Amino acid sequence: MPTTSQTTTQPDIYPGTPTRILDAAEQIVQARGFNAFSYGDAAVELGITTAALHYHYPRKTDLGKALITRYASRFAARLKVLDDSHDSARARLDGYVSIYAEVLAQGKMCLCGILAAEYLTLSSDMQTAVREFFEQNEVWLSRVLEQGKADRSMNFTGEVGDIARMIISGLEGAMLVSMAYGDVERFRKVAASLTSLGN
Amino acid sequence: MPTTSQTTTQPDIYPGTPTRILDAAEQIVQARGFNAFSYGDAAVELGITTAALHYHYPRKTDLGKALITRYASRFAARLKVLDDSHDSARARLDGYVSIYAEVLAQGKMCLCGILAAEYLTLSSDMQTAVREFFEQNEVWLSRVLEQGKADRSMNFTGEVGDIARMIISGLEGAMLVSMAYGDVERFRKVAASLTSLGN
DNA sequence: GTCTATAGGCAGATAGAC
DNA sequence: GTCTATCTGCCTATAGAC
Repeated sequence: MPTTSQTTTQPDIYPGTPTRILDAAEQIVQARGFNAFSYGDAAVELGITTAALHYHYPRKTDLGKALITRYASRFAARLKVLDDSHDSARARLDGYVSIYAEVLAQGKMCLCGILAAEYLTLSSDMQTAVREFFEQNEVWLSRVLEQGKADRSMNFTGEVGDIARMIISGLEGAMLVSMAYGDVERFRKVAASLTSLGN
Repeated sequence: MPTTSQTTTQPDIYPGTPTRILDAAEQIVQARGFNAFSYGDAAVELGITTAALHYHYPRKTDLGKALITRYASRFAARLKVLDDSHDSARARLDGYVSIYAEVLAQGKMCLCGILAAEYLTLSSDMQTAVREFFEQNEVWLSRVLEQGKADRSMNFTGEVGDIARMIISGLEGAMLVSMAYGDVERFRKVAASLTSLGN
């Protein structure tokens, strides 16, 4: 495919402005929150003006929505990689934890975790997108737990949906608290305690 | 003690302005976050002007610091009640979970949980106060778990400090996610899964 | 697509009257 | 202690030139 136009959705080696805006905004939002993020912050980071930002994302909620959409689809891609690996349920659960740990290692909170804290201040389409992210995670994780239960490699008690919610909550909370300590190791230990419960 | 002056720290049946300011600010901050909270919000709620607010809490961080201090001391008082009850370790753990559930039932996130999400935007004295809250919780919960381990009413594996952090993270995360669903029952189920692991 | 310029609003904060 | 009035700054957003 010869080089022609550039779209927002495809990650590229030479990303276009929309992608670069999302990259800058994502870093700031996941570190400081959506309400503490301004077009001015991202503009300085990118060396362009806020007017240029508004050309690509007219309102702040447009940018916010795009952030969540991209984040969720990247997350889904990571989950698909885990599925395609045909690893054991246990290994996929560990891989799942590693995704969170990677984000934290970049000094960032989970995007939808930090947005959940600001939930009541978000536009309704952003709110919907945040919930969808959690549901996507719940579905995937439930399936993994179901499989671990079936092949007896896991031994959680209770319904898999409840366990999935517990693990997701635990990981989000561990990231949240770890933000106050800037300590990935702290997160890893909590995550290990959480997942070792199914042994 | 005859009625004389009024201080900020003593909760009262006829609370003075500083207390009423903290009450209004607390509700807003725990529901929407510190960055989404403004003096104007609280002023409208209280029917006074922002200038009056600044008289009692000159800078926003003064108000923030006072919020955390009061929250942490009230929390400590609740923990002391649990200790004085001489209930079993298990019952005190359940009581601990109930404190969180009560907060959530008022449509609020844990104050220090929501502040952790905004941690990097807080003044350093607010940051310190947030960390102290988590450490206070960790110390108390570790002691309860230690006792439950000793009298064999609990059966968590691993070090109590790690389990304490896991439970605190799990509860904070469950509150966080529950904010997006406005669902206390969801929180209670996750909390039950978390604490039943020690059975 | 990006710029300059600017509008309009709201934020945190202060001065001074009462 | 609370008010009115005001300052300064930053925010989101838009108009129009290039």
